[in-house]
Amino acid sequence: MSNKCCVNPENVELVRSSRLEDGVILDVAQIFKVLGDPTRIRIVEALRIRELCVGDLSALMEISQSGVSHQLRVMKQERIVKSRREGKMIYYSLDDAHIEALIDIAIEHVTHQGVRKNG
Amino acid sequence: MSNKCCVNPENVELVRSSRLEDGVILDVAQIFKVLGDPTRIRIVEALRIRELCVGDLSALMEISQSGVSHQLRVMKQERIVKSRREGKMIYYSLDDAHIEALIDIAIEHVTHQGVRKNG
DNA sequence: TGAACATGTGAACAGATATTCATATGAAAG
DNA sequence: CTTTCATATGAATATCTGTTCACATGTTCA
Repeated sequence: MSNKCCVNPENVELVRSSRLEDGVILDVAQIFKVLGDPTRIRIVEALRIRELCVGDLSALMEISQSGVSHQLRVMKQERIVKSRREGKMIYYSLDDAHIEALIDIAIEHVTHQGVRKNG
Repeated sequence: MSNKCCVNPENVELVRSSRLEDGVILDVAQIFKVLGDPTRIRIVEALRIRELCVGDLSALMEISQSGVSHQLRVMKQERIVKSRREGKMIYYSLDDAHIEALIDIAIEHVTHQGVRKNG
């Protein structure tokens, strides 16, 4: 993997010993991956204001109904959204307050309300 | 884009009028996209414990030095990490406290310390 | 039951991405 | 200056992903 390069074995050991479980790492990356798409962020932002059915979201996002449905399934698997049936329609809303917190912090970060570390 | 399907025009208008700027949406999605990869999450978690040089990270991640370097560049562009030269070596550390907050919330989410909304 | 409608699903494809290999850059020590 | 070492960069590639199209599912109402 690496031929020769600088390695400080003490640092490596220190960090290796205090590592998160692999499963948690994968799950965390997966959540961010699902949030890492403009369409899905738009969906979350929309659902923040109001629960909406698939057709509403399709009109708002300007992608096909099918596309919205695919995205919603992914987001449901990650417990980002939940659904509720009302007659023929299915209304989607946010499932977990963590998601709103994540997006708020990300907005702070990108709008440079930047809590810069160590100067 | 959509043939015929349920749309509630009032809802669509309500949501459309109170939307985030497109630029912010894209930037937010981009931050999450960069965090949405297990290797990069591992890098952040490592740098949380200690600043490290590229060789250390390469050893820890078990990917090539070149691979680490590529990832660090991406993360630097998003102000996730910063670097400091010391002789031949370049030490990387976290750049912005927002990132740690994001990961902490994501860990809470995936470990089901789940603040479920509306029951 | 059957027509109409809202949503879900699978295949397909264009475009993005993570990684490696080979090589370039740039600092440091002889 | 030359060599050595740590890191950066570019090309190449296998894999993944977002979207659409065509169709399936399941609910409502006549």
